[in-house]
Amino acid sequence: MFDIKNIVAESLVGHIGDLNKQQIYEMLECPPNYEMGDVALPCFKLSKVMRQSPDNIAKNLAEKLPAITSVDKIEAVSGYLNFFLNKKEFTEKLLNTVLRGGEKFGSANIGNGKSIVIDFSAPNIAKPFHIGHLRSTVIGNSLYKIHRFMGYECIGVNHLGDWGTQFGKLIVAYKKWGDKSKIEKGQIKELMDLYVKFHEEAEKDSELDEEARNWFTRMENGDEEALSLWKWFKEISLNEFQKVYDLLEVTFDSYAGESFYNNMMKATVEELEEKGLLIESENAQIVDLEEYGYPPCIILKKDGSSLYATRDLTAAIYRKKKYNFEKCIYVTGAAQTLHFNQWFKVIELMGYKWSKDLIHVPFGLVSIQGEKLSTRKGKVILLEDILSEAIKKTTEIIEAKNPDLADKEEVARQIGVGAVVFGDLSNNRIKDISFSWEELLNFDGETGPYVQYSHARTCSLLSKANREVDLDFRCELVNSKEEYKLVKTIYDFPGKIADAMNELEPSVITRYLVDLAQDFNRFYHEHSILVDDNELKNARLAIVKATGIVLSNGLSLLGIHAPERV
RNA sequence: GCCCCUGUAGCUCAGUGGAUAGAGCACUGGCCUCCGGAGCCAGUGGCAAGGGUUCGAGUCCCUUCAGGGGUACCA
Repeated sequence: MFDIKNIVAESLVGHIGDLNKQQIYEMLECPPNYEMGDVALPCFKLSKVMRQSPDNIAKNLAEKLPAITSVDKIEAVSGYLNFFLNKKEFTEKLLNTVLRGGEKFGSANIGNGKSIVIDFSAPNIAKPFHIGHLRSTVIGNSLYKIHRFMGYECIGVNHLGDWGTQFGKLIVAYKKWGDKSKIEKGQIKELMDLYVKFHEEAEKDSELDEEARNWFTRMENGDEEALSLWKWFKEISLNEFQKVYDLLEVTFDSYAGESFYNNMMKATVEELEEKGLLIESENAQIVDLEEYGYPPCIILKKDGSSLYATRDLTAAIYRKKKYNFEKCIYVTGAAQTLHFNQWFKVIELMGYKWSKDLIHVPFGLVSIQGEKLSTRKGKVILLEDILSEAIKKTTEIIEAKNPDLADKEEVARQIGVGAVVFGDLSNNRIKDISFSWEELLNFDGETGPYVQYSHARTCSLLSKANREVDLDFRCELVNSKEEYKLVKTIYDFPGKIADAMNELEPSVITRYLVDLAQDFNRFYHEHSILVDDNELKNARLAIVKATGIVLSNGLSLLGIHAPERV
């Protein structure tokens, strides 16, 4: 992709003191409004060094600079030096790049095949998949696609919560109140009811918690009865999760969950001991982190069984050996930030230099009417219900507006699911989300369906034109305000992907796609595309095609389909 | 108590230290002899408070206030 700042920076070398190209490049910015120019040099910082007012610096440069290829006009405005590109040349170069790039447009090879582990989704076995789990799943999935697009080898790991005290709780509940045939029929919902009942009863009778811990210890010691129940619960859950992953079309390269590390944890504990990090405190084995301002990281409970941190430490060491990752990214709720800070620090204390490559990507929590979701209290909205409501709503709209559409069911799924995913990825991930059916099922405005609709509109125009876009179009014909704005926005795409990757923030792309769709729709309403003038039509179709490519590529980075007809 | 996050329009949110703080929803009023109205145009309305750093602060620092989260054997 060509870089317009680079063109300008190059031409400025030698004209601003002895600043080199890189230094100049970093000073350049894009004006807030393209009518002010395409690239701008703010002269305020130069003011001190050059002992002139920013205004004078800009004016002098505007007068003295020799003509620059590809630049039509240079203007000094209130301390800024603004560069206006040759629109025809810019448009031509850009559209050619996009049309030739196709579904690869925007991709890069920054990663150069280096591997990145992305740990995401990680639902807990025996708990239903609810709206809260959606966030980790869709954010992680998008980060996976973004990194892959940028040339990384990605390993998506579903670190299933398939080990831990909650199974002890479930076993206790099952043995006390469970019914085998009911569970076989009711599946995960029955398990959830048992889990909720356990917590209700445990509030009255604290001995239940003790019993649960005992059962978990039996699991860790290889007790057959405990393990066979555990396995059964796990199967039921995995079946259920798979339905959701199928709907979302999310896949993983590894399902190595917490239980996978069972027989490796002993080695981790021994290593900690050898390195002199493990100390006993209140009958538990811990790593003291007081001097770093953290509470202790508990490695073994007083009964000798493992914890979350023990398993995460073990998993990280295993993954480094197996994948030799350049980065290992953990997509979990912000509530776990302290936990990650603690065990990242332990990895560092163990002497592993790659501790700096462990990255926690936190996100805000989902609440409903101001109340936190809680599996324990049975206060949940199941993801399956959300997806099926969204699909139902889409089906209704299609039936009303486009009843003859082929593949109605599949398109309804793609749009319904797209609406949910797009909505989840719309805000900065750290922001808490207040769940609202009304908002979720409103497909107007800045939504997935709006972007998908805009994409389908580009496809529809191209198929109506009934011809391939000729690559030899006359760009000087498409230089209106709306057209140039659209072209400029298309140009921004590769940079936005890079931003999304660097910030680990898929919402950068989500918002960009809304902007692009808006620019496209304005262009669409202002200009007729399928006009009689063939050259004009061809030039406009080139813009339409390029827009469609970018919308489609962008949606796919979010894990959303871009159907050609809706 | 201590630590972390958040605070921008009635609501949901954008906003690399730089030019006039932008969208959407909702509400009001327009736009179909026109390529798809899941659309387009217009109106209404805002940086929690107070200090500081800077040529320049919604953005950085400090204080206060408000909401959320975390804080040793859950994950």
